[in-house]
Amino acid sequence: MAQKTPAFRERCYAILKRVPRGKVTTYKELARAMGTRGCRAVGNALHVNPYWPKVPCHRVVTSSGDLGGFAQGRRRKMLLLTAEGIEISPQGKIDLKRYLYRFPI
DNA sequence: CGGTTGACCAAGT
DNA sequence: GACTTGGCCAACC
Repeated sequence: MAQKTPAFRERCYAILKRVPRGKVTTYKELARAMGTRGCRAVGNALHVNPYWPKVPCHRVVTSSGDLGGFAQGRRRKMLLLTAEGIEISPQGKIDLKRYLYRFPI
């Protein structure tokens, strides 16, 4: 089934694939790299497309360092991030100062 | 085409 | 740090 607007989604995936293992990115930075400011649209695109493990959606977190949401459950996300070498606080928060990756403008 | 929702963000209180 | 308001973009009704 063809998607209506693959441009937005495919762009999102392309950027997301650029993120190196052991690092995370935020919806805002992701949207910014896409050339848009709709951080919500980014999350929406990922939620609608539970591609797995084609797209490392688990590497996308909120700017607050929280895991945000996850179509497969936050529990799964935490495990995956930990498996990549990312440490998560007992509160389920990630240290963006350490693991946040920024895309080249 | 208008209104609502959503894996959000920033600023103000 | 928590809550409220406004903003942003895309998808759905």
